[in-house]
Amino acid sequence: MPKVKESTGRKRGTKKDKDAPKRGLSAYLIFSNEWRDRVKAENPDATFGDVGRLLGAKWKELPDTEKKEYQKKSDEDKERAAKDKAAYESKKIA
DNA sequence: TCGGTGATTGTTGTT
DNA sequence: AACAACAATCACCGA
Repeated sequence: MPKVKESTGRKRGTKKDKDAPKRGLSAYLIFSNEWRDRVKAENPDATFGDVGRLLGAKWKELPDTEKKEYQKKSDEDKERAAKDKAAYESKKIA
C-alpha cells in the first residue's frame, strides 16, 4: 500500500547531498511552462491559487497525445538530469 | 530481486 | 526568501 501523499506540501530544503544532483523536470513542469502564459492569458486576474488549480485541471483535460509530447520532453530532461548526476558522482566519486 | 521513499522540478502571487 | 496547490517523476538505496 503505497503511502500516497494527499498534501502537496513537500519540504523544500530537504537534501543531504552537498552537491544535490537534482533530478529532471516532469511533464507537468514543462506543460506549465507553455500553459502558464495561456492560462494567465484567459485568467489575467487569476493568481497562482486560481491559475495553479485551473492549470492542473487543464493538464488532465489535455489529450493523451498532447500530454505525450510533454512526457517526451520530460524524457529528454531526464536524460539531462542523468548527466547532471553523472558529473556529480564523477567529481564526487569518492 | 523488489519495493516505496524521498527528493526534485517549475509557475505564479503574496507576505 | 520562502511558501503554497497543481502534477509527474523516477532515480536512488537498502534490506
